[in-house]
Amino acid sequence: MKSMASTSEKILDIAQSLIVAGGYNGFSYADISAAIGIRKASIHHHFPTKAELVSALVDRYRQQAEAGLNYLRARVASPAEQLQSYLNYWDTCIRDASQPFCVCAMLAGEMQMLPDEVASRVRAHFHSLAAWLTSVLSAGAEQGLFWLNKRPEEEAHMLMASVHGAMLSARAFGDPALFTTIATTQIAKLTR
Amino acid sequence: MKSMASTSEKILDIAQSLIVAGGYNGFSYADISAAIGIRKASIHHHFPTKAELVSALVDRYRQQAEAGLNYLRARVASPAEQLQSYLNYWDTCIRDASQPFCVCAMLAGEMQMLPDEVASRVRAHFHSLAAWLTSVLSAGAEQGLFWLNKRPEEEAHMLMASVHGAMLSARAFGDPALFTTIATTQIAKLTR
DNA sequence: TGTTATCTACCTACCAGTAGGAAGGTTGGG
DNA sequence: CCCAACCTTCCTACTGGTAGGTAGATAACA
Repeated sequence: MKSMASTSEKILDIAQSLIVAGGYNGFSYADISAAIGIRKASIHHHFPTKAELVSALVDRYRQQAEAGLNYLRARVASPAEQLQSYLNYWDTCIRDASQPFCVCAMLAGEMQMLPDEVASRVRAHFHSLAAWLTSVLSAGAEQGLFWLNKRPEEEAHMLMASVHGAMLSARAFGDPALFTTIATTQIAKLTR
Repeated sequence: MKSMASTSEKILDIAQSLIVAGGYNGFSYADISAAIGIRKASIHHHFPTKAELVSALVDRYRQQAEAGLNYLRARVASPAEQLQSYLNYWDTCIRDASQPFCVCAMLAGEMQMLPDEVASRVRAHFHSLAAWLTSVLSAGAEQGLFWLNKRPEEEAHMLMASVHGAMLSARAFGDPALFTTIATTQIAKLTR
């Protein structure tokens, strides 16, 4: 029994896919309304304002991401495999077009005009992702799995930039394979 | 005597800065109207539709970029310095906030909902930037200035992703220094 | 009986785009 | 040289449609 999602979760699902496609200004309550067969006013019942809707959406996304990443760090043997799993996750998302972009990366591009409550949440996700990557890289370096040229924090920022930039390139060129190439090369450079 | 720009160029200037801030759906003719003190209808006289306006804007941007990059390739001594100049350009733009993002990178994120005429132009810019980086990297490799682990095209794509991702990170974290760090580290890895 | 979820109906503000005209300069013919 | 046709630019005024958001009734459910 899948698809037993509550209405508010269905709203967030649709909104997230719409944001991934077109950003904060790229969707409307009417779009969500049409997509899940509910009136606009009913969406306002669940999320009174657009800023609240997107804030809730980013909160949920961030919580899912943190849970997933912490699961990897706790349950997957080596830092190398943890990193590989993270990159594989996005590679799959991009290849099957299920979620071809990180919703926070999308929103980060629009930072300057986001409501403050949304912008601060997006920033928080970037911080927690950077922290996770830093911890994985430094653990891997201690175990002799990664060779870092710079401090782990800096390498984490480089890696994060590569991943988000690779998403952008895959989209710009219309070629998911571009993400794969960049991701695997990134791993190769760390494990050389 | 600066500021002798024609009205249509003023329109494109404002539109570009608005797109850099908020994307394709993040600005309106009314915004431009307010910014340069002209009526909305007058903007429609110069650019009948929004798609035409943004197409013209991307054409102009692409032409300027290509001219600048080809100038570097022709007039700057070494490929290492050419690459450095390219990165310095963006570093300056981001630090002084004059143009803290590539307009085509911004639009690339919204590819899926851009008018076709705009999307194809954005894609074209990505292709020409990739080609320039490829030629610079392979020239540098031939001269023994760069050490490439992969084919020049792949290294160019990696570099491009890093640059765009670094722009995004600088914006997300609200810290221009992040771009600087990533850019200089990127250079260091190539010249090691 | 509340409470929650949804509905119809509506509001105001804004969107991209159009119609038609006024001002000013440019061009060409007598 | 003058006048008239023309062109470009900008204007006021408007259109149909959509944006986010609200009020209040109804239905389902606890």
